[in-house]
Amino acid sequence: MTAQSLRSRAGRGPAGEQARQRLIEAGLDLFGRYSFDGVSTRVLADRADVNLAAIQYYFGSKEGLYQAVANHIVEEVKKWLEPAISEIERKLERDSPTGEQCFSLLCNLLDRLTIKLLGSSDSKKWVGIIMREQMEPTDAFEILYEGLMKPIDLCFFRLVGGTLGLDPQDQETKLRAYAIKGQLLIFHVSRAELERSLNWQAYRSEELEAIRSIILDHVRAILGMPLIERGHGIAP
Amino acid sequence: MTAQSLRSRAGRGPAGEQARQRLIEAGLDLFGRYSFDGVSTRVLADRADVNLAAIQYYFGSKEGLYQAVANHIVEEVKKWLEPAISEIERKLERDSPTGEQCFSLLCNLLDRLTIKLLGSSDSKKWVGIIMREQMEPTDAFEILYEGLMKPIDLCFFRLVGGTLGLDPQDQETKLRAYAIKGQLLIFHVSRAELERSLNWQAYRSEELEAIRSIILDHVRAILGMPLIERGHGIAP
DNA sequence: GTCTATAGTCGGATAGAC
DNA sequence: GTCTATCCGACTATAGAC
Repeated sequence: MTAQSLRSRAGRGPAGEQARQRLIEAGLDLFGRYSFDGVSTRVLADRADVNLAAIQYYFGSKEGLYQAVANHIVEEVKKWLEPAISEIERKLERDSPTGEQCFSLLCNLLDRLTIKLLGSSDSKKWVGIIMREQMEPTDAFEILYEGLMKPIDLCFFRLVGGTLGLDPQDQETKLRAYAIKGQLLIFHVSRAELERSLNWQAYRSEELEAIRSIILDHVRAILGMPLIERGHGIAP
Repeated sequence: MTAQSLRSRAGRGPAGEQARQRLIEAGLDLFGRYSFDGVSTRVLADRADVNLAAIQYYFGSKEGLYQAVANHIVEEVKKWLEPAISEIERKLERDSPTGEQCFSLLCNLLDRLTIKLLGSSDSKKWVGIIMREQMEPTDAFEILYEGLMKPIDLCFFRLVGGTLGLDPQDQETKLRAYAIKGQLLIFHVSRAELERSLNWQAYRSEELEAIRSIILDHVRAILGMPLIERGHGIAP
């Protein structure tokens, strides 16, 4: 229909940039929820409100869209995390902080991650994709690992190592850092189980605060730091 | 319904029982690796070395097979875990153990779980299915939750509560127990990331021992117990 | 650039021979 | 109980009109 296509084109940006964006958004949501195989191109196009042929046109294939989604995840999360990470790295390199200061930086990072990972509803989408890639890696794993996991891990290693007075590359440092990360991760991946067992409907700010304080207390104990009062010292 | 009556009737002969078993084994392996949508009935039948029509004949549908696999997971893991759990429960009820004794029982349970979860290659299959069910539950979630996760959680709650002198149903108890479980879980689900970052080829007994001693030390610190020496050489 | 129509393939499920 | 042949709907991808 000429009239309709003219009208739908009227509000669009140039070169179908908007259609691209809508497809990536739909892919992030649906792939994250149902996995690559669990979503058909028809459902994707429908959700994105674009034509079925648009996936091939813009991304070459369904797989191409999936990888574009992986890249989008890296960009979006980095946009939000990069400032925090580079600030930590700056402090580590300039001030050669003490164990206590490293610990304080680690607590800040964990706070940030807790809010992002458990408090925002869109985290479910990208964590779902990352988890599935961990279980059965595809080409997208490389994108996610290099762009996201590796930088975060490195930051963890340096902070945990700094707190314990160990080399960031020590096996012990890394294992302790992973164990700490695991305490955060489980509250995301076992959400269904947890909500049943604790009779929670969702993670509201109350529940988030309970989780946050437990994790921080555990990290404190693990790293042998003294007790901290709520709203631990943020040393500038 | 036809499927229901077929399911109850089918597989009476010894040959039929074998076909059933082979299909469940194939389903466990392939669903665990690639998810429900990631495996076709043709691939399943091929792997099980049975006819394509056997899936409908024995299980009514592909979904029926999937749920049979979930039941199989519960049975198999319970067969292995039930003795440990009921022994713990017996001790908890008969001896009303001290905090130290609860902690010791918890360490034993964690040891057992570490070996099963990280040391055996078939754990990847059923943990894969459980993880996917956590992310996007289907009917099989109920089977796995009631049969597996709930009993394990309960045991954890009682031991952690016993160690801390808290009620097993306290929110604090539960959250601390989950955080502890998370430290174990991450070494399973992030295996791909970990092996890269630590340059490990696999979890051999050396690596398992390193993980084990880190986790036990963390749990000890979290629960405020004194240093234990059966691990990675902490000064007495 | 956008859309319709359709090709070509593969999915789960079934009927009926043996 | 087992297996072959087949149905039919859903899938990804493409061709070509506009």
